[in-house]
Amino acid sequence: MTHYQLPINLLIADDHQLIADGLSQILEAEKMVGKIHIAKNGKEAVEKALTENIDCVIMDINMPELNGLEATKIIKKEKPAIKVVVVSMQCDAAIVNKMLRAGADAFINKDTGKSELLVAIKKVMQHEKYISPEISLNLFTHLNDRKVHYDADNAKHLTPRETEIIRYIAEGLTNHDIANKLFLSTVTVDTHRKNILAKLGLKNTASLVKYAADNKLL
Amino acid sequence: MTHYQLPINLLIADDHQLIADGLSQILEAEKMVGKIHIAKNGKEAVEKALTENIDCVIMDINMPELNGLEATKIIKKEKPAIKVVVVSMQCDAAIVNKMLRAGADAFINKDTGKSELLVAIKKVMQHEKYISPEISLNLFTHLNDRKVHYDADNAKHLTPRETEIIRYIAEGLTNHDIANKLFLSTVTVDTHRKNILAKLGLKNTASLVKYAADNKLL
DNA sequence: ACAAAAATACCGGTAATCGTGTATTGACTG
DNA sequence: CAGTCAATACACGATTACCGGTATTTTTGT
Repeated sequence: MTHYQLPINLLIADDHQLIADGLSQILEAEKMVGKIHIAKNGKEAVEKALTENIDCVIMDINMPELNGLEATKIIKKEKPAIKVVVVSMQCDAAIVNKMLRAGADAFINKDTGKSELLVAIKKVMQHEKYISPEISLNLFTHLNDRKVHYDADNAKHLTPRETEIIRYIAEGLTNHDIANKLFLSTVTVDTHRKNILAKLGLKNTASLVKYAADNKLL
Repeated sequence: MTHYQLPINLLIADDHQLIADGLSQILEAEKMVGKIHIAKNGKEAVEKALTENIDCVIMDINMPELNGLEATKIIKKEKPAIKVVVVSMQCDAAIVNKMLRAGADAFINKDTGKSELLVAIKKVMQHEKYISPEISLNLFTHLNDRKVHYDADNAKHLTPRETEIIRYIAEGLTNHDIANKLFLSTVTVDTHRKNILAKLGLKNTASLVKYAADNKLL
């Protein structure tokens, strides 16, 4: 079942000594874990990741010298085989996204149990990604809440036809293009566009597309 | 622990008889489940949800007459207390988002086990939301893939000045406005704009703003 | 059935952008 | 030190969007 080599050599990157030690203690009790290195900032993490024999990095985000995001980018660029498990207190959509884009393989919350950490490590060593369910649920429900607000405030008073036309505008179609596509007159499309601008208090196509993007109408 | 009333009366909305029956079979074996109603399209689902005594709807998305999205909106508008568990084959970000915005309480994949369904029902009856981990993971990793491509392919070769100008464009400023703000000639701003369009293979301001929004340049 | 909202369509004029070029300057790079 | 890139600036015709109206026909909601 386990396709990865044992033992797993780890690097714990966290500026808080206590946390690093705690994680270390938890992990060294596991028989699948080999050597455990510790780095107390991002710079040190990069150095050790590139010189020592490391399979997987347990990465904090907020660190002096070089933060977890930048450290992850560098490590993944230089040695893509090294897996990165992010352990963070913040877990809003923006940071999760950034870390994943930086190449992180797993993202778990600092206040979840140790079993979560072990699951994450196992998953990434099998070349799978992992995000703890608590985090993803939070992200989605919060995302959802925000959307409801947007809808209530703004998007609501746009008609379906207007929304449809916004989408085409955002794709770069001109009034004329849209008219052909929807079998309308160009002046009709232009009227819709004008109505939308008036309703939303905007002045031109550019700001309209930005509005649409911000309000996830696309 | 369980704050919800037992038994739970269910409504299964799915146009495929076999699937509806299968779900019904699974669920009626559970002691927490009371009466099980079946609807074979969205319209029927809405009717039964509003007339029968239903606590929770197991909702398919693709259905004739009225799809699961619209049906959910109506049910949630009329009777917000009724919980909606979406069981779908598609689970891309767009549809999950839409369903949640429509008021759905849970979203699970059709090919996950029955335990997943039971967990989801329990969660929603406790007024919690639920998204199966498989789905949220998929969403994030896919999101991730796409972003990496964007970065590598395009956004990289825009100059700082060009990025700066894109931002102003997206805010709705005209060439003239931007020129004043940056102490440039309007033709210079226009040149930048045209260069950006050429670089990115876009044809007008609208598509440019959309590109910027998609690539988080704003 | 009736009012309100949405979707359709037009006019005339002004302002902005698009397309296709050219050109100069400074900074960085092999 | 030649070459590339970024930033600046301009010309000119063609196309498109913006502004401020007006007006008819479907839909929709009550």
